[in-house]
Amino acid sequence: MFKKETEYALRGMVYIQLQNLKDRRPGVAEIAHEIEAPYFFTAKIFQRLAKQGFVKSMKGKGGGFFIEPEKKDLPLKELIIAIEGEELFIGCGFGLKNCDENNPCPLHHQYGMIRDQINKLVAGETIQSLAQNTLNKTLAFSRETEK
Amino acid sequence: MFKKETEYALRGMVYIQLQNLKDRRPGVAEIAHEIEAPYFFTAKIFQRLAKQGFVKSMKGKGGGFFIEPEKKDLPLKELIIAIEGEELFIGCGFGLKNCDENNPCPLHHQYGMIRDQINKLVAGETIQSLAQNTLNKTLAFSRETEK
DNA sequence: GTATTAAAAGACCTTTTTGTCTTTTAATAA
DNA sequence: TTATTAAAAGACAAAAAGGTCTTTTAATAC
Ligand code: FES
Ligand code: FES
Repeated sequence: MFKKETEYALRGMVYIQLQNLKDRRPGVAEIAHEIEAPYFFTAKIFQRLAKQGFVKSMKGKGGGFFIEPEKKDLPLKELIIAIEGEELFIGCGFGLKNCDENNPCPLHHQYGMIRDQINKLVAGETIQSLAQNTLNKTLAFSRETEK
Repeated sequence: MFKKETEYALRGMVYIQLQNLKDRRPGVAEIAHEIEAPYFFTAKIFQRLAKQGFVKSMKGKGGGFFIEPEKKDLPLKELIIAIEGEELFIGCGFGLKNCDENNPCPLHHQYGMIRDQINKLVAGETIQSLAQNTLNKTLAFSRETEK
């Protein structure tokens, strides 16, 4: 469904938020380890997210990443679009150049409903809501088992 | 949602089926043109699909591709899995190595419902059903407009 | 037979995605 | 100030996806 980069970003952001709730600021090494992502790739991804304002970072001893608490909740959709664009949310399931209600492809009706649900999911859930759910129900961030 | 290769394959297969219904056997040039896909790439894709038995082909004058009429309807899911694997149909939306009902990720509940719907769509619709729908309602195969 | 047509095979290339590594910058600790 | 820590910047590289082209094989037309 999502690109690897998006998946790492989602997992990482939720992890950062979770740690922030415990008054901690995880660094790249910790994040990468916890979400089971490659260290340098994780570093690059969060560099970009920091530049785009999705997270704040601090250099030096005690440094790391954090999400500004005064910011409003970040919908997954915003993050995903920033990383991989909005094709998934507006594109045609049959691969036509665009989805057109008035000139629908053979999949338009059925695919449209699924796309709507995807939109609803990523617009409704936020990094913060996922972190909160994780706290409440102790959900999984990584798997020990092989793929 | 799908890879380009999958999209071309879906569009091409439905186009072939549509032409077969008119007792025609389109060749690569015609298929590629009609579905707006690159000629050589289309050729390679249908070569593979022919080798895998999803279509039959004939060489030489009057040659081209056709779907054996005696075969039962081909669910989109079979075709898609043959091209890009089943990750989309069983994978974890959060990017964990696998989806595990008993150790769910923060997206499991919500994403699971969407994934189920995707499964239902591609298992229910077939190349033949899409072709028939296209005939009945004159649906779109290509777009004149730019992306 | 030969010419022509069209798919099969496979080499090759480009772009995007994914991942790695080194050097630089900025913060804190001593 | 100097040492240490950790992110920023950016070059580099491997793998996958997407795409192109030439040569070969097999069918039909003559
Ligand atoms: S036209 Fe294809 S999904 Fe709308
Ligand atoms: S565990 Fe993530 S979708 Fe099921």
